[in-house]
Amino acid sequence: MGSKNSTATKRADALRSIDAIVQAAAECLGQNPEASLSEIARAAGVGRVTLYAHFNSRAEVVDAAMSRAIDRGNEVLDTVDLTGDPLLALARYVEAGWHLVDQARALLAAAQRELPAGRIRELHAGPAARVETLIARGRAEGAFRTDLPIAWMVNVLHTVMHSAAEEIRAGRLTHDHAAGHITATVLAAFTPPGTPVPETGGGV
Amino acid sequence: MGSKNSTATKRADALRSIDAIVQAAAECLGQNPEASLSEIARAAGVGRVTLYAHFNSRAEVVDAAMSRAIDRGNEVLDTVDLTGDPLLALARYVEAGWHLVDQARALLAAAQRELPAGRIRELHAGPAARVETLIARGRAEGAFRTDLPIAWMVNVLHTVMHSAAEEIRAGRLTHDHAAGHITATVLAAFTPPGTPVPETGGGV
DNA sequence: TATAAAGTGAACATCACTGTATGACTTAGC
DNA sequence: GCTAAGTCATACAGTGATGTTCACTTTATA
Repeated sequence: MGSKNSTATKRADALRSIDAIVQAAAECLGQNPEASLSEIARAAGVGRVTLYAHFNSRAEVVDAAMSRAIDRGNEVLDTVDLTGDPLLALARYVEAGWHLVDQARALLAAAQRELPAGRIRELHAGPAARVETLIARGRAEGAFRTDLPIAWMVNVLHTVMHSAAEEIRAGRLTHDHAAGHITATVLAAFTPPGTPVPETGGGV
Repeated sequence: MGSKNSTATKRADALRSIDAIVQAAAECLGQNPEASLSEIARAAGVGRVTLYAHFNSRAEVVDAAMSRAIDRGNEVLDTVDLTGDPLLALARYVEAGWHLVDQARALLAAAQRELPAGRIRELHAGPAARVETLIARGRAEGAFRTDLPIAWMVNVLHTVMHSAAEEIRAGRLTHDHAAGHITATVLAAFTPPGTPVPETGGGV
C-alpha cells in the first residue's frame, strides 16, 4: 500500500525525483484536474517511466500531492493562535484558512475524482479537528450557538470558505473582500439565537 | 447551435427518443458523472447511433439534461410563495429548494465538467433571480443585512443548500434535519449586525 | 399504402491514457 | 572507481471513449 517506497533506503536523486513529481502534480492538477501522468512527468522534468518507478498508479500520485498540500496547510495553521475570544480566534482562522482553500481548490477537485471519499475525509481530519475544538470551546463559553450540531457548523465554515474561493476564480469577488465576507457571514451564522449579531466591519 | 433540431418538424418517434435520451442522461449522470454515451443510450432503450442522430456531442447531451432539470426546478419554485415576511419566505424557499439541489447534485457535477462555467451560470439565472429579488426586498424592509453584496448572499444560500445535500449523501445528516439546519444557518447569516438572530426551531 | 423519416447493429477509424517491458546510459555513495 | 540504484527513450499492449459510415428494417404520417 502507499507508494512504492517500501522500507528500502532511497538514493538522493530518487528522493529528488519523487519530490519534483509530487510538486509538479500539485501544480498541474491545480490547473487542470484531468492532467495526465505524462504532463505531470514532463512538468517535473522527469521521464514518464521514472514516475511509474515511484508510483504504482495515478491515484497514488494524486494522493501524494493532496497529502503534501494538506501538510503544508497544517503547518500554516499551526502558526495561528486559536486561543482567547472565540470570535477573534475564528476570524484569525478564516484569515489564514481561506487562502489555503483558495490555493488547493482545483487540487481538491482532482482528488475528489480520483480518491475515495473516505480518504479525502481522512486527509482533512487535521484541519477539521482544529475548528471542531475551537467551535466547541466557543459554544461552551456562550459565544456560539448550541442549537446546531458541531459537525454541521464545521461544514458550514469550510463550505463558505470554499465557495469564496470559487467566487474569486469566477471574478465575482476580490481577494481583498474575501476574508471579510466570510468572517461576517460565518460569525453571524454561529451567533446564538436571540443574541445580536456581532459587527465585524466586513462591509461592502 | 444547440441540438441538431434545426427548424424541421420532428416525427413523433424522434421526439420520443430525444425525450428518453435526455431523461436517461439525467439519471445516468446523476449516478455517475462519467457515464458514457453508450450507457446513456442503453438506458434510454435506444441505439448509440440514434443518440448521435439527435445530439452532436456529449456536451449537448449534458446540456440538455441539465436544462431539463433546471426547468423542472423552476416549475416547482413557481409554486412557492415568496411574498410576505422575508424570513418566512426564505424559509419556504429553502424548504422547496434544498430538495431540488439534493436531487440535481450529481447531475450538476457532470455539467461542471462538461460545460463552460458561463453556461452553468446562465442556466441558473432563473433560480438566482428569484432569490436575488427576495433578498433585495428583505434588505429594503430591514429584515436582512445590507453590509454584504447581494450576490454574495445569494451565493451563501445556494452553497449552504448544496453542502447540506453533500452531507446527506455522506450520511452525516438526515433528510429530516436538512431544511431546519439550512434555514437556521442562513437566516442567522442574513441578520443585520447589531440585531438579534431569529429563533427558528432548527434545533439539534 | 406509399414514402420519407427515423431507428438499428455492426464495423471502422481515431485518439488518449494507462501500465509494462527492454536495454543502454548516468549517477550516487561506499 | 566500482556497483547498484536510478533514469531515460522508445516501443508495445490493452482499454475505453468518441464520432462516423453503411446497409437494412421499422414506423409515422399524409
